[in-house]
This record gives sequence, C-alpha cells and structure tokens, in this order.
Amino acid sequence: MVSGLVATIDHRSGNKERLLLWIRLLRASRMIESELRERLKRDFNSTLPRFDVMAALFRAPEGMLMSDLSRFLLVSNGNVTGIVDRLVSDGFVSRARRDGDRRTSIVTLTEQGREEFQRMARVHEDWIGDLLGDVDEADAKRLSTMLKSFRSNWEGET
Amino acid sequence: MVSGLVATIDHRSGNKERLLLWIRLLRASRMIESELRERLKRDFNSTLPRFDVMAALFRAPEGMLMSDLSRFLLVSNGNVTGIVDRLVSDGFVSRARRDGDRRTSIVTLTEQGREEFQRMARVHEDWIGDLLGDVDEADAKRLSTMLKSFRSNWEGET
DNA sequence: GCGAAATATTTCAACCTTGAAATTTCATGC
DNA sequence: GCATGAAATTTCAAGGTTGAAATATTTCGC
Repeated sequence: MVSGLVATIDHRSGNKERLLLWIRLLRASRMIESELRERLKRDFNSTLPRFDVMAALFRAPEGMLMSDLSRFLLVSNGNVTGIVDRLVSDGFVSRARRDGDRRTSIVTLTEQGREEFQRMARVHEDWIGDLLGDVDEADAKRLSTMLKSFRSNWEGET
Repeated sequence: MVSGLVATIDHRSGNKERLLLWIRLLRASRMIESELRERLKRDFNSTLPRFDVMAALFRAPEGMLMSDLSRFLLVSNGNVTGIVDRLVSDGFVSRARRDGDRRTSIVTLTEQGREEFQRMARVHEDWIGDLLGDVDEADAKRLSTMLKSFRSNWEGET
C-alpha cells in the first residue's frame, strides 16, 4: 500500500493532473503486482523478489556481486542478503568467494536455478501479455517512452 | 522489489512492448515511492501506508469499517489491522464500537489526526508535482486515461 | 429457538523492506 | 609496516504485506 492511492487535498492548481496520474500509476502497478505475486506463489511456490533476483542473475552468467544486485534491483543491501540466503538454501543460487577480495562474494544461478527460472520466465511473459493485453502496441510504446523520460530527470539511470 | 524489473526471455513476439512497458512502469513507481517514503519519514516521521489510511479516513468524516479500508486501499484485512493499531496508539485514529453490529468497528480520524494529515497532504501534493514535474499536463492526462482504461478490463474499479 | 452458513475482524507465521550499526577486508598515506 | 578511512557485506529492529486459521457476531432456514 502506497502513498497516493487516495486523492487528497488540491490546494494548488497545476498539479492536479499529475496527482491523478500518480494515483492511477500506483493502482495499476499494485494490481499487476498483486496478480503476479499470486500466480508465482500458486504455480511455482515463489515470490516476486525471488523472481527478480533470478532474472538478474540469469542475464549475468558470470555472476554478480551483492552490491550489483542491490543497485540493479533498486533495493537495499540487507534486503538482497535475505533473499539470496533463501535462494541458496533452496539450491537455486550459489555464493562463491572471490580470491583477490575477500569482502565480496560472487552470486550465480545454479543449473537448477537456471532451469527453474526459465520455466518461470516463459509463463511470466505470457502473464504480462495477458494483464497488459488491452494496451495496444502503439500505446505501449508511447507510454513506455514517457515513463522512461520523466524518470531519468531526477535519477540518472535506465 | 517486484517481478519485471528485469527484461527476461522473449519467446513470443507481440508482448515485447508490453513487457518493456511493465518494467518501466514498475521502475518509475518504485522510484517515486522510494522518494516519498524517505520524505515522509524525514519530515513527519511517518510512512506511506499510514498516509494512505489517513487520506482514506480524511475523505470519510463519518468513518470507515476495517473492511472498507481494506477494499479501498487494495490491501489485506490483517494488514489494515496493524496499521490502524499503530495510528491509534499515536492518537491519530480512533476505533468505535457500533451498536447494532458488534463485529464491526468504525474507524475515524481524531482531531489531531485530521490536523496532521492536512499538514502532510499539503506537502505531499507539492512533492508529486515535483517528482512528476517533467510530465506536462497534456501528457499526464493522456497517460492517466490509458492507465485507467487498461486496468479496468480485468478488475472492475476506478 | 437453534444450528449452520455468512460476515467482520484479529492473529499468526513467513517473507519483504528499509536504514542504521556492526563486521570484515582492502587501500592509501606516511 | 601501520593507522586510518573506504568498501562490501551482514545483522538487526521496526514496520509492511499476504494468506490462512481462529474468533466473534449476525443472519437465516427451519
């Protein structure tokens, strides 16, 4: 639950549309997240954060540092620690000490992790297609572009 | 952290744009949320969920049932219980038994709660204006409309 | 009236999340 | 070499979140 699900007080003029946009943006992503969470649990006994970590690692066969994961996924360090811990104990992920710098550890998907992720990823894409099915491709592209641009102005990333 | 922050496998053609849209939607709302969370903590020692509950109650001077709050804010019952508990112990919210149905309790903002919320709401709107400042009003309106429509097709609500 | 189903809420375990403090290791200046 | 600060990670407390089970109350059929 997140700030802005509710329209509030409207004491300045120009921000009305932006406030409404924020509310809708939020409600939309909350509903999609909620649906994805439910399906991941039902079909794979997993969660969204686990899926995200596995997706990041899938794209990086050489592995990632904990801090890479944290930065890439936009979450805190401590958060990543817990999620990776659980993935390790399930056998989907492994931590390896690096020689050269003993502070860091390289995190990679295990073979089992790669297989499981691919099973999930196939279905996941269909789910998104399903849930966003009413947005036609042109709209998706425009919306996408807007979101990309407005974001990058106060945070320098893609 | 949420499913889709990472582009995954692209085995079907049509969903490519939608998947990208979803990723950007998510990253955008995550960044805004994160910024709002930080500011609410810093300036009001509060949180987003607390703000949302107070906003909902502000619009309903006659009060709301726990289940109304839950439905309106799109979160679970048990979740609302905890947040309201903490707001009550801070003196911002009160629970009142209803005669007629002893299962339910009416939740309202206290006077102190109303004042505190209004303080927050004023600044909150400016923050949104700030964070979404790069979206001009016309774009905001279009984006808003898209978000509204694509959502309502698999969930019946505004 | 009474028992069964329905409704409103709370409780609970498990997980997610943050931000700050603690830990371990490395790099740098001297 | 060695102290000092920087960097990577973990730990921890507090709060948020869900879904399922437990409680309490009402409603309804009979």
